[in-house]
Amino acid sequence: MYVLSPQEKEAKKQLIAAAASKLFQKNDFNKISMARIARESGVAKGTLFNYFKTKESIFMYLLLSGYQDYLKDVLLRFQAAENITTWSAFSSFLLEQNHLLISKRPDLLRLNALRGPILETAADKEQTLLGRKKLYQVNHQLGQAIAKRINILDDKQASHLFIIQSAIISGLMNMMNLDEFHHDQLPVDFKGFQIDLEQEANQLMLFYLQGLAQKLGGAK
Amino acid sequence: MYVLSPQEKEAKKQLIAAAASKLFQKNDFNKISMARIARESGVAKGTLFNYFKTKESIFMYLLLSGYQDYLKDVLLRFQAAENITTWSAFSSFLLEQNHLLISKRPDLLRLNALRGPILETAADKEQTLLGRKKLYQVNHQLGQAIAKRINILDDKQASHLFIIQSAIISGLMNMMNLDEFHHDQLPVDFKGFQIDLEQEANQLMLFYLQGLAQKLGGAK
Amino acid sequence: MYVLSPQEKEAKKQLIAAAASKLFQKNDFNKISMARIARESGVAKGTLFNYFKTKESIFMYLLLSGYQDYLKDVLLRFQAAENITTWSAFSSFLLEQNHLLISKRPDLLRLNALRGPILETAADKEQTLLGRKKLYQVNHQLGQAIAKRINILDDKQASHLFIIQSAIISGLMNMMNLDEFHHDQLPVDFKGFQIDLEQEANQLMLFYLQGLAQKLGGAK
Amino acid sequence: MYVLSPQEKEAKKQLIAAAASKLFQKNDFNKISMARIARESGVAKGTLFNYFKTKESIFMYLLLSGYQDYLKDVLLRFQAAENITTWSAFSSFLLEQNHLLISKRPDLLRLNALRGPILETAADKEQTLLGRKKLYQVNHQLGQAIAKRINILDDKQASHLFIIQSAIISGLMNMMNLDEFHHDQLPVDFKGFQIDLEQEANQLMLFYLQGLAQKLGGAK
DNA sequence: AATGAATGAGGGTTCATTCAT
DNA sequence: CATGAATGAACCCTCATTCAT
Repeated sequence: MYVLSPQEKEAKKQLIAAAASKLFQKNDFNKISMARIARESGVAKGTLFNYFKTKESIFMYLLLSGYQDYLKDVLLRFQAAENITTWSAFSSFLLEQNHLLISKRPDLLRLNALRGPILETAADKEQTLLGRKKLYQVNHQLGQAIAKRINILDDKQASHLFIIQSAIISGLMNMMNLDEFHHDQLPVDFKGFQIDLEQEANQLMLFYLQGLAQKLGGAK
Repeated sequence: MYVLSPQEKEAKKQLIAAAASKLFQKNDFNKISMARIARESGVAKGTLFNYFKTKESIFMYLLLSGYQDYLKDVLLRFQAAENITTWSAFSSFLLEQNHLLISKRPDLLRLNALRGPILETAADKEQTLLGRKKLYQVNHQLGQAIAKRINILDDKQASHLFIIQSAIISGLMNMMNLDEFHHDQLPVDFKGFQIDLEQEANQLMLFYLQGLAQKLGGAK
Repeated sequence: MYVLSPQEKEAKKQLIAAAASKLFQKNDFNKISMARIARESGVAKGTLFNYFKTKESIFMYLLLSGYQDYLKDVLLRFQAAENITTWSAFSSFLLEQNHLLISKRPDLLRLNALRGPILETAADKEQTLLGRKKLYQVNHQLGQAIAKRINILDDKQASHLFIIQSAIISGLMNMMNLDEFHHDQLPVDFKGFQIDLEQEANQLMLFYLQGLAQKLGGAK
Repeated sequence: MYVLSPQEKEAKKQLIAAAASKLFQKNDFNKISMARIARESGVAKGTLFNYFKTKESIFMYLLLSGYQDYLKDVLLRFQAAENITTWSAFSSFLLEQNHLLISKRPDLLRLNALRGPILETAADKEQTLLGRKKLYQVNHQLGQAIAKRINILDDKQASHLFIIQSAIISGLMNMMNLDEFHHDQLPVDFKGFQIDLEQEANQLMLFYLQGLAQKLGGAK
């Protein structure tokens, strides 16, 4: 135990990341201190830095590995749903993924918004690039699986759909809650600013898919 | 000078905001200190706090007033283009606005991503609500002007388009530059992550407009 | 008082420096924390950084301003001792300064040893250069005053004597206390390592002055 | 290999010391971490502490064993130069040693300055005393060898010369590079602060030897 | 004897904010 | 109303050292 195997090391990394993730469910990035992550994960503060170079690295890791997990899940679900072969069935499938992403992984979407302006300024470059590479691979793999069944799409186009999906949802999140202020509901007005995230995301995605189908040449 | 007129006060507020805005062109939020804003605007640090309650308030102000300016400009341009009466012409008009927003006001989109997770946690609530109210009004006014000419849309729907526009662009920005790392171009791979922001935004907007038109019942 | 005059600012800088100096009498550099300097000087920790960029800057300032003070004192004493005109009288004068430097300003000699390896790695460059310039000037001024009365020396040579003086004493200090260990007297042996600093410094200085006089051509 | 012979242990100690020494050629004490020494020497961090109680102990060891080596070399060179019997020849010999010390072992002089203020505060007392005792012996041995040939000196006086030598050079080093700042050459001025270490050391040593000779009664 | 993961005190430093003038 | 000196909590992070294996 005093010379940890790579698996054990990975497990501890996950442990720390999980603690950070848990805290991120209910707190803003700035409110989460390394001390608190240490406490939450049950390790010493210094230990954190044996596994992640900076605070930002932890959250970047959360983002990238979280997205990998999400895409892997999508792939599994796609492979399980063998009957999805038509564009229309595929569209429905994608909208279901919208639902899952929004309801199960809102943290990814919040991290997404922080990536450029906050995380990337201090995250470990090497780790980030490795994470992106893996993410890229999973994304590509998913694209291939889809392209194999949905004729109208090639693998690149299929992969790209998930970039667009994230953009749509993450962008709508950026525009949300203009009828609130830091979790306080505002008294009146601002109804025009209200957004039902999922419904809006579905509509936008649907229109996008329709437009794309038409552009790509054909089918319904 | 010991009792400033409202105009003078407003002018100084703008002065400070302008300095912050200028710094934000080239720096991340976290890298901009109040001291630097004071230096840039030529006032003392303490003076900043006579005009803005917190640092976040400055940037929230930048976001809200910037969006107002943008929407007012859109309104002016729409009013100037009297020939826009068809859905198709209107669609083109909106895509032009995409271009302008992306090329002239990228700061607004970056601020957008910070709004929820960073700015709102510490911004002046009163000022923010006032700003939003004004923004709401401009947005509504714009919607009305559009609805008057574009039959298919009512004013709410027209106003809403600009929420969607920002969501689209801001969301795509969140997904951008995955082929870079903090302004450094990455050597290889990651091409699948590349996004041409404007082209992508235009396509997404276009598909959305097409879908919307179809849904709303009619034309082109 | 809320806009401090340069004199007042300088006074506060001195206040902080004095606190650091006092702590340095009895503690090693590494054992003196900024928190302690703050406590000792009665200001907040943050205030320290309004006056000195880094911890090392404080001690560099101590060294440079301390040496200035020392050289100014030497100058005053030299000017007061109008009867010093011969080389022999001047030699005695210099040996007296040895005594004063060793007994009154051992801190300068300890700081001297830290300058290169510790202080210079993190001291404020601008402040350091300014301090050196002033020191240079005082040193030069002293050299001029001496050269005017002691024919055998020109001003450069006279100035240089004080560099040599410091080198001698500071070097001997480096070799001292080999019969102790961190302030504990060692039981036996090591007598050959014993150094009576002042006596040794005087002897070395004296031999140097004799040699120099001979070399410069004459007297004694 | 689970019970190391004294030779093996000594070898590993040397290995570690050599790594530290190598790092010290190019880095300041504070910049050298135990982790780096471990990496450089190819052993684990924990192993370092099997051979040295503290970081400071390593560098203290470097200093003391380095000086021993130096003095042993001096002794060898003196024994090899059988023709050195006159004071004048001996003076020349000592100046040659100046050159060698300065050019080959600047690390010893830098460590010298750190000894009191940094190393001694945390070095292993036992090891340090042992090292000093050995050093003392070598120093004494050297003194004896010299005294045997140079009539004017007794062994104590001869030994003492090397203390003075180190004091001179180490003190001059403390005063050096005032025309630089942390390895950056300064633009102008400060020429009066320039020191040619070797030339200055030779002069000071020479004058000292002359003075000593005169004092001891005669020759030259 | 060797390892290297874990420790955690302590470090220096930053910076938004306050408030006496 | 403007100033900028003072604040001090909070920050992230380093690193020598320990010790279970």
